[in-house]
Amino acid sequence: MSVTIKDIAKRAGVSITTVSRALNGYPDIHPRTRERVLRIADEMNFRPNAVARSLVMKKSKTIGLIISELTCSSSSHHFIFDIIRGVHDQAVLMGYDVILSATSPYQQQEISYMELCTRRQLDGVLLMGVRTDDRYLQEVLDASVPCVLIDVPLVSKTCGHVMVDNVRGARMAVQHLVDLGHRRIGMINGHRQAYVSFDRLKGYRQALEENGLTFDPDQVFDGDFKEDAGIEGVSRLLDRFPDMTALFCASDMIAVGAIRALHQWGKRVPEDVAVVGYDDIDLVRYTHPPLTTVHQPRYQMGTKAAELLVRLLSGGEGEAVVLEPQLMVRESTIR
Amino acid sequence: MSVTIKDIAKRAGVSITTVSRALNGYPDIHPRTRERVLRIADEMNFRPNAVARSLVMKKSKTIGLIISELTCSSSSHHFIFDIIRGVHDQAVLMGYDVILSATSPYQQQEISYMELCTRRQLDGVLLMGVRTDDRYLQEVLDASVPCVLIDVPLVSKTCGHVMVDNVRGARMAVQHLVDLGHRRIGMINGHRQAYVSFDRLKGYRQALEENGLTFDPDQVFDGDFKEDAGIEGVSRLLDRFPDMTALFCASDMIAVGAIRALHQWGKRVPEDVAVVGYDDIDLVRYTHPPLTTVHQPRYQMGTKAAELLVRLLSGGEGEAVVLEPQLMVRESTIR
DNA sequence: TTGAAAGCGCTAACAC
DNA sequence: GTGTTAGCGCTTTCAA
Repeated sequence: MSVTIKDIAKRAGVSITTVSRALNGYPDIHPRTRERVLRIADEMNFRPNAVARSLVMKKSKTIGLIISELTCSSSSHHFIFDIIRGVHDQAVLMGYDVILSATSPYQQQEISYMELCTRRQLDGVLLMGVRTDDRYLQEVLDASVPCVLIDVPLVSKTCGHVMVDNVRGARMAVQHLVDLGHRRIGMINGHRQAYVSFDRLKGYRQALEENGLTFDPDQVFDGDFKEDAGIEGVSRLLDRFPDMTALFCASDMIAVGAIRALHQWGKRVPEDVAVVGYDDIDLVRYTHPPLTTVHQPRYQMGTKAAELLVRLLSGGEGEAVVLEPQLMVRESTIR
Repeated sequence: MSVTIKDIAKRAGVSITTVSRALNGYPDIHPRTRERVLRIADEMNFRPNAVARSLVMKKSKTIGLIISELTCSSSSHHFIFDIIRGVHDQAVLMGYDVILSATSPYQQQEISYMELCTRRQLDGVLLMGVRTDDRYLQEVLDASVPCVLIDVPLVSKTCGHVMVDNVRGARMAVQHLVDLGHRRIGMINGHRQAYVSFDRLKGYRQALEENGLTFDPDQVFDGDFKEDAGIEGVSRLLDRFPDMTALFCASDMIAVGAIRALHQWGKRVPEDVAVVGYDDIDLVRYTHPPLTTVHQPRYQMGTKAAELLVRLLSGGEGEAVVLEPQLMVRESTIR
């Protein structure tokens, strides 16, 4: 058995209330008493029982990090892991523990997020990887559990979000291509159920128009965020526009696939076709050629999300935190 | 307020004891009563409060996944994330939740694992990334909290481990090189504080000796698991052994660095020097050339670890779970 | 088959 | 300043 405040009370010759007060730093207690209690607690190697405290406080000092099924697929590993680290580090810094949850393709059972929340008394949740058509999204919003979304631009009384400025990121990427003299720039986008796809398309279009180029929907191929989309996209776009000299991809994995396909078509990168990716996952520094891409501050997304959630927990209102992307120029656009 | 068994009891006109019995499927209750209680609970959308249950049961149905600082560095992302997924999925399947913990370089505070355990009433912990000289390792073993280590071969009453057969993996790698006709095979190892380094070196040596080649310590460079070690290792080894035609690296990141360095030395891979890595992280399929490496079943390591831990929790004894590595032959050894 | 009562470790009125 | 008391939501003897 581990030591409880009762044990301390007995040893110190005071009531458990006094012990509680000393431990929690309340002011209405004699300094000498507090000191003694604290010393004894330390001597007895006392560890407060968070479970008991949660029960009475109705707060668990725990947040749920819910990773939606989709995000678990190949390409996003890198991405997610950094965010997880950010969330964890910041949460711990602020006195919260993190419970991991995921809607896995392996478990058939459809556990609702809310179920987890009430069962574990989670103070709030962090959602990442949800698609616009995710049925749980509404559920989370309805139940007024404080919640922070990553890459889903929703704001309400109890819900905020963190995202990187995707319009801006896409514009930077495309502007870079335009600056290099490209006029016929294709795009391979992620699936339509991701909010980020929408914004990246918007940024692509804006950049074109800002530079007096016409936006042509046919120059955009809608796929998903995986490698195969890059392969298919290249073949479709090159079929329609043999004169395409540059390609903007909504993810690095798309770009990797695209480069592979371009090589198969006998095109050199960047000499014949320049390619820009999105995300700046680790592996793009090792591809051939190394990929020019839009960096997202992943770790920071995590810390900011945790921060925002805790702010929400202390009564703050939902807000949007938008971080800045950064263009990383490598050899897939310029030698 | 959410609904409690008290609410159900009132509505059903029975005592809370009866409700508890019905909910937990005890036999000593009238079928009709049970049915009614269950129906009412369902109607009221009852969710048992895990916190309250934990308090009285002194079991939290929660396990801690503790990731040691070291592992957070670059190269291991890929690695860890899959393990986390495996642990999570299997844990949930068995009715446990997972709390994330990490000794981060960012937080100065030295929280002990045990502190987390007692505070959160964790039923058991899973440790990954600990080095042989980790001071907490002993702490965990002393406190008899059921514990499963990943890649640290310790077994005790309350502690087991999961690892991939590193001796075998290294032997496969080196045997592959020998089979290709290589006689002068160098090795770049990870740091000495990782158990796996020890075993991989052992496997390297065994393979050499099994093939009548002499083991020469000078042919082994001790670095760490990162890219730079590969760069430095190549220059050291090539200095000493200009006739080296093959290189076995204890991690993929080492191999990536090694290939980079080899190119700088004007060596072609694999024509002049063949390179084998270890881990099979995602990016090695995109390096130039794609890397031959030893695959570790990461997701499975996670599921097996969670399984073992739960077995330990139900009174099982510590045991060693050893998984099989697999050689992935790509173009860095054979064209 | 069911219920009353105690208690898990802690906090928080409220009295003294 | 300090102690008494009640109670968080649940499980579990023990009696009935």
